[in-house]
Amino acid sequence: MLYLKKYFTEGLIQFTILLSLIGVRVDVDTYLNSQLPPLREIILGPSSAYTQTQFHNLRNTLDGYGIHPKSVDLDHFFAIRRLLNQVRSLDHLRVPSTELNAWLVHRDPETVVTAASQSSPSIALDNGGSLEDVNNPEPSAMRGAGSTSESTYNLSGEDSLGAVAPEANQEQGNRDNVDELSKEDIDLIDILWRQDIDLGAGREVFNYSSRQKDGEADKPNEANEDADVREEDWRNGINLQEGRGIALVDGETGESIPEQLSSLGTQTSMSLQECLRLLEATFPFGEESEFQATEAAPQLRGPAENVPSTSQGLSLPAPLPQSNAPLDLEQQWQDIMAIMELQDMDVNNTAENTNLNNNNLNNTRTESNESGTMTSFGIPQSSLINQDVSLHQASLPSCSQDLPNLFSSELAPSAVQPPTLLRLSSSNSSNINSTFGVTNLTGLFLPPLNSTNNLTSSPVLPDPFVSLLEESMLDEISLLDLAMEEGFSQAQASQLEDELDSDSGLSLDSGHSPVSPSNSETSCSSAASSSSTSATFSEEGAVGYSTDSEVATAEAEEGAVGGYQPEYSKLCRMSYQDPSHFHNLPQLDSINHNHTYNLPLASSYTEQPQLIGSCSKKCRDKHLQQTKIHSPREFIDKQSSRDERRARAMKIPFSNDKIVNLPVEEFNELLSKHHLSEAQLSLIRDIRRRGKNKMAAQNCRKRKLDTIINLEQGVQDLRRDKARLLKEKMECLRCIRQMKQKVQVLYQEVFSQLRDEEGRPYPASEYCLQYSADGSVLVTPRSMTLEQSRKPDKKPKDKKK
DNA sequence: ACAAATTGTCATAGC
DNA sequence: GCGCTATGACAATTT
Repeated sequence: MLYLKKYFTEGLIQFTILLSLIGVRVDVDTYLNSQLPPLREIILGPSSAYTQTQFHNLRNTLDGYGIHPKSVDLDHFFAIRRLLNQVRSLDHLRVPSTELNAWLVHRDPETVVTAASQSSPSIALDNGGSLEDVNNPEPSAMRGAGSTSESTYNLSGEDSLGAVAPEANQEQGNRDNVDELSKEDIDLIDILWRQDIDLGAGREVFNYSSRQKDGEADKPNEANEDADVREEDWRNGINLQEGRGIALVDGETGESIPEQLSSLGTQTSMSLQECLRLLEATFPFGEESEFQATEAAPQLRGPAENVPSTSQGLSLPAPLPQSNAPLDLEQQWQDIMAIMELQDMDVNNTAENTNLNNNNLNNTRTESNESGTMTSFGIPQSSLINQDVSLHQASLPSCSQDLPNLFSSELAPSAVQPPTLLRLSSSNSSNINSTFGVTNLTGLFLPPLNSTNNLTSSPVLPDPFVSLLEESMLDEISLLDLAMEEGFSQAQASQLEDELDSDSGLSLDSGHSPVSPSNSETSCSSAASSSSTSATFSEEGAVGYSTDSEVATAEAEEGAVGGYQPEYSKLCRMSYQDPSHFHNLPQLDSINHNHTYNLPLASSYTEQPQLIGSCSKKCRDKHLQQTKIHSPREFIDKQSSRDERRARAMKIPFSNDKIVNLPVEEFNELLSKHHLSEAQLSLIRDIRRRGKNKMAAQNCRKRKLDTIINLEQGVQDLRRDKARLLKEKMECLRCIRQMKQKVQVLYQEVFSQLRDEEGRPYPASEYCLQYSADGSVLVTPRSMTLEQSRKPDKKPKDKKK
């Protein structure tokens, strides 16, 4: 099981990295949940607190749009392709970045105006159409949308495929009657429908609607828990005819890949297709025949007959049989890596192809060059890729360097991954992808999503929003990055990602919060800030630490003082190694606690160290609690300290942090500025007293601990000294003993050689040798020894040796 | 459920 | 006298 898990996880990682290279927002969570429940269980475990939906909500809040959590993001890739094809169809027209950006905006059902105003007309209309499709299943509404979409199609050079777009839309509305149509009609409809999807109608929306329509069979499941729902979605995606509910393959395959094939030939979709095939081999879907993409595939396949489309890669029998998949995993990964390297080569060579279209590794260069000239739509791919690259450059390249270090030896395929190919896609996503260990899928794909949103939406949005997005994403990434830089192990990194995930999970609430996405500007900004993984930058409201936009807003409105702990708790572990990394997290200014007894006392009032200690236990606990907490308020309350709750209850207009940490002058000034009741003043002073005493107690305990530690160290030192001295003493005694033995030997030798005047030896019983102070040795009668000791000079016989 | 550890708070002393 | 810190003792909370 673990073996499988490892491979699956790695597979997802690799695949995500691969897709990130081509700018595709990959939502593996969705795959796991909606399409591969067994795999999800394999990877995450049956009881895993999998909060992937929070992911989506993070993303949703980031761009401020209510994307369905079960959205399959893979279609973005194909939407990108379609848009690129549109660009090509414009001949020499360079697509402004805003157009590509608007492509993502289309997902917001309620921001049509914004999208229309900020993007090219075609896209805007496209957006509107998609929105209509999504929200209004009625054919009339969809017809208008479809017509607009069709104009876009015409631009994109998909006329042959999309000429019947309105009908397709209509059919989409009446999908249930599709069985009555001929096979050809079905194919056409299917194609057009997929185009609609790419034009903006998120597949998840169709999933949802299909569930609403066709959910009779699935209704019981919908009432069940989340996992069941996801599993149902998966079933829908697989089984529903015409792929309305198909979450993974249908939409993108039917449309984009065939386009690529028709336009670019075999080179275009190969790498992606191969990757998908590999993915399929890794994650056998097992229900290939039910993928609707097979219906449209023959028609769309075109010249690249031998090169199946992406959908086919998934739907058709894979080159690697499913049964053999586990056995060939290594080879598959090698293939994937080869493909990725090919992409990298392409980028390095001509910087022209984001489509990852090389089937033959040996032909990489030539094909890429050809792709530069093979502009079926009249525009060199280099320009297209430039567009794409420029989009990706909207993200931050800050963490690119860390990538190589982040791969463990376990991830051999990724370890060989050249850094440059990561640059092709957004540096953020790639980096984050790379940073992920094998353990956490949720964390794995959050940053790519996030970054993708940022990439696509930021140019369209006003600057404040852009900055917010970038800031939030930056923070998240930087946190991960920092954690990596700090030498986090992979497990720690994954844990960190979990934390980030959980943060995104917090934003889940915001996603469902009353904050309407309709007022896109404000709500977007707030949502963006809130969804920034760990940072809710509402510092100005003296709150600054709520985990969710709604909460932040509410807190700010109340002037409440907030529960900083949720955020801190996520960050604490991350920051533990180096609190200085949090300089860019303004909300941390409100951190009050300092349980980091090992830190200098002087830093007690600085923001960073204070979040370090307090989170250790709480964070984990609260992280676990998140799933149980239903409302942001409840969450905040649970996270808040008593004083914070009291302050909120009393509507204290500033944070506990300020109350506690402000200097007396500023504190009094603050009090004077507000008209506070006596109860409020009393509470504030109590809060200040308790807060200061709390820190004092912490410092005291720290000192106490330090004292104990120092004493223990002293005791150890003394014991060490004692042992050393004892050893030296023993050594000396041993030396003395040896010297005595030597002296004794010499004595015997000398004494035995002594002779009196008559040549006779001295009897040892009567004479002995005696050493004088000047070094001379005397032969002394033993009877005189005592006397000689008193009068050593009287010895008659003197013999020197 | 319980014990141990941790953390918060109060009272008090001292600077 | 005020503000602050230090610290013992106890309570609350967490592990």
